[in-house]
Amino acid sequence: MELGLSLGEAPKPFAFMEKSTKTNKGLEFCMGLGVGVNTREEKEAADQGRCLQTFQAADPRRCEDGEGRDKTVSANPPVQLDLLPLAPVPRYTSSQLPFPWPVDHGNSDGCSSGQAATTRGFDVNLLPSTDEIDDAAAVDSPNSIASSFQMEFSIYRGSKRDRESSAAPAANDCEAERASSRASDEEENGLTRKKLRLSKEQSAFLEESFKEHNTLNPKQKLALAKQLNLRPRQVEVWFQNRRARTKLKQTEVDCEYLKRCCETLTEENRKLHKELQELRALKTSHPFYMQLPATTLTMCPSCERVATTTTPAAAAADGASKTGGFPAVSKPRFYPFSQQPHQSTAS
DNA sequence: TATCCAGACGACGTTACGTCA
DNA sequence: TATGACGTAACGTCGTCTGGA
Repeated sequence: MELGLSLGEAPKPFAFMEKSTKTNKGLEFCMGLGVGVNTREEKEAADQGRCLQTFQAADPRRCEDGEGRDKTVSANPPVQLDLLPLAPVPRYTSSQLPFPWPVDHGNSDGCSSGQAATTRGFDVNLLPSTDEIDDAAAVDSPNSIASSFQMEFSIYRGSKRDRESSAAPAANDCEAERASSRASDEEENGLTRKKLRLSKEQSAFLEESFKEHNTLNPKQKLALAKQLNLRPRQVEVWFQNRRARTKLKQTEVDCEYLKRCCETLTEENRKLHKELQELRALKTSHPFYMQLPATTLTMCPSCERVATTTTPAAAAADGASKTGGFPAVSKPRFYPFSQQPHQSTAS
C-alpha cells in the first residue's frame, strides 16, 4: 500500500476524500486490511475457489470457476468490505428454498392482496414459462438479441400512475389490459426501458449467493435464475451492479482509512517538527547536553512504517511510546465473505 | 508455432425508472 | 400534487481472455 503523504502541511491530502461517505441505509459493512500476509481465512477462501472482489485490481490473480474459466481476482486484498443487510437475512439451503415465492400482484391496483414488498403492480417476475428461451439467452451473449427480445416483449409492469388510473376489477383483466396498453405504447413510443424492482426475498437470496461467490459461471447463473424466477440476464446484471456497489463502498472505506492515516501522520509530523525545534533550542543553549543520541528513525520490517525512537524529552512530549512510535490508526482487518467477525470460530 | 478472429465476460460509465421525503 | 434526491435495474462500450481456424 502506498500512501501519498505530504509531511509538513496537508490540509487536504487527497482530493478524492472530499467525496461524500454516505452509506446505504439497511446495509452494514465490516472492513479489514491485511498487510502482505496471507491470512488463514484468505487461504481457505482461495482453497474453496472463492473469487474475492476487492478494490485493488492492480495485481490480479486467477481462480477457476466451475467451468475452468479464469476469473480475475485480487491477490492479497488489502481491504475487504462486506455488505450485509441490517435485517437478518434468512439463510436458505438448496433443499429448502422457498422459491418460487407466492407471487403478489400488488394490492394498490386491486389485482391482488399483498404486503409491503408488493405495492408494485403485478409481479413481472412471474413470467410465462420461458425456460427454453432463458436457456438460450444464458448461453448467448448477455446482450444477445434473444435476451433483449424477451426483455422487451415479455415484461410489462404498470407504473404507479397506471395503477392509480386504471381500476380493472380482475387480475387477469388487469394484466391483459396493461399488456395490451403497453404494446400500444411501444408501438407509439418505440422501445422504452423497463425496470423492475426485485422483491425482498429475491434480493436476499441474491445477496446470499453473492456472499458465496461474487461471480457466476453460466450454470450458476442459470440455476439462480430458475430458482428466483428471473431471467439469466437479470441475474447477471444484478451481480454486475452488486460488484460495482461493493467496489464503490470499498473505495469509500479505503478513502476513510487513508484519510485517518494522513491525519495521524500529519500529527506525527507536527510533533516531530516541534521536537526538532526543541532540540535545536537545547543545542544552542546547552551545547554539551547534545552529546546524547539524537532522534533516530527506524522502519518496521513488516509494514515498512517509519517509527521514531525518541529521546527522553520527546517521549515525554508525546505519547508515542504507547504505540511504539507508529501511527495509532487501527488497520482494518481482512475478512472473507463467509467469515465475518461474528461468525468466526476460535481455532 | 504464431497469428487472427469471434465469442464470452467483467469493468466501467451512463441512462432511466421507481420510491420517498 | 409537484419536485428533486436517491437507489438501482438495465444498457452500451471497451478491454481482456480463450479456443478454434
